[in-house]
Amino acid sequence: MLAQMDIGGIPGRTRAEAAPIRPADGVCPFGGAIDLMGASMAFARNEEIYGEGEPAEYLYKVVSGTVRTYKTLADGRRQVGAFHLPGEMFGIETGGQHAFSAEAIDDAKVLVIKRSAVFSLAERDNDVARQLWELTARELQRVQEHLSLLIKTAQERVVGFLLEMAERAHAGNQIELPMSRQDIADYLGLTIETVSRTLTQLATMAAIEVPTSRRIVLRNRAALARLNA
Amino acid sequence: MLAQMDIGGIPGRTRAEAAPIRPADGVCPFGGAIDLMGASMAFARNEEIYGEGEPAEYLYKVVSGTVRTYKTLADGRRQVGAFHLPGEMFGIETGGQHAFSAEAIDDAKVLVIKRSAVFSLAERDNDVARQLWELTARELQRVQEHLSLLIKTAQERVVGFLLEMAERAHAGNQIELPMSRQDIADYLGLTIETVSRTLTQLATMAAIEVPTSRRIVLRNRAALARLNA
DNA sequence: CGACCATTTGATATGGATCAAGCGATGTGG
DNA sequence: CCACATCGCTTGATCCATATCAAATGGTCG
Repeated sequence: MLAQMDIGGIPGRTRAEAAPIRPADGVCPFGGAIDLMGASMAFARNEEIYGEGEPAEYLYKVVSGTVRTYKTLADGRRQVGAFHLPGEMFGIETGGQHAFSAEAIDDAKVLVIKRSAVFSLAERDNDVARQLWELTARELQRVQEHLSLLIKTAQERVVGFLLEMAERAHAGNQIELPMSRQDIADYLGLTIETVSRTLTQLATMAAIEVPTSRRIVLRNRAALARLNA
Repeated sequence: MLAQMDIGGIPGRTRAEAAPIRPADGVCPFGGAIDLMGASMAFARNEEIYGEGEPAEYLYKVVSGTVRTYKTLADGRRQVGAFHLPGEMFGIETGGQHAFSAEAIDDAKVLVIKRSAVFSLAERDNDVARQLWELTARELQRVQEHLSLLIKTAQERVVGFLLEMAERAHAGNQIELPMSRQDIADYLGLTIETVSRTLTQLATMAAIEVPTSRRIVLRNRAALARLNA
């Protein structure tokens, strides 16, 4: 995490820099109750939100921009655990420590919510408790789907990634990728070269179109679904 | 699941076959409250406990034996999601449907607990709700560790698997594997041949010993930890 | 003993990694 | 405004870890 911490209950920022408490923009999985407990913070491109091994004191919700969580292995290999889009929560670690680091992929606004506040609220409010559980269960499902990707071929992984992004961004067939090829590669357990080659291959078979490197158009969903195994 | 269902609230068995309700043998993550709501059932080697896509009406807890959960892809590839040892719960699916199938690896006794009963109890009892959440969070952590395994080399995966099993069976350095090489391969995203070769290789370098194919002795933990990256 | 199944071992093939170069977009200093 | 460095991405050549195909071994049960 950043050097300056916990001024006014908001991590990593001085009070002057942090926006005041306000309702979130995105859909709220807690019906608003929990969002109201948080403060909005802005992070610049590639800025760290929290680090692996730090105490997990907050829950986070993406307001705008995109966040990646990742782990770095001893030998430098990096595993991207997830990409979080606006409206999604992250930092749902199980122990008291963050198992992953989190960084803003592009300039991002994040709602930061004190864990202890949520937990003590959950003690009293069944509804909050249930939603906290559902949040964890949804995250579990997401990780299980990610795991399923990793046992497949390179082509299947890339196709699975594209379909996942298209669905989550619910942007129809036009995907605007906020992350680099390296991010995608580390998410899929591949190299950038393989990701790049696979994309050109998909473009060659007219399943997708790549007008710019960060923009992808799904041209043939049926073909992609078939390649998805 | 099996053809005959839901006789006396116990799935997949006639009343005559099912043992009466009784407390569980293993450690109970619910302090006993939930175990008492369940009935014990015996499953034979390779018998299905539930199938992918079936409605998830029950939670399960291994009393004795071992259970594997798995998914089968369209082309026949199989992904083993987890091995569950005595004392561990499984069937914590997120939606209303089971995302995986579950089978007894060897003859196994399983405590079967009605989901609806647990959930309605959780509505009233904060403690049960918290433990349900912790259970899900622990499962999340387990899946994340599994995911970490899958981005590594074959040797690292096998070593990681052995260390995981040694820890979970808390049997010191002597591991008795209930599952076949095929099960291990499908868990690690490798082939049986690669698993087998890797084990002989580890034995050759004196990191482990394989007195019988299902028994493994960890000979040099430091070396194994080093190979684990 | 003999059949069967799981496991190991061997030979070869291949998908993706690695090493290396080229290319286009963006930004910077002269 | 242009030369040029930089960065992210693509493309090409080669290598290697693991898959695949095939056969031998060993343990279990009738």
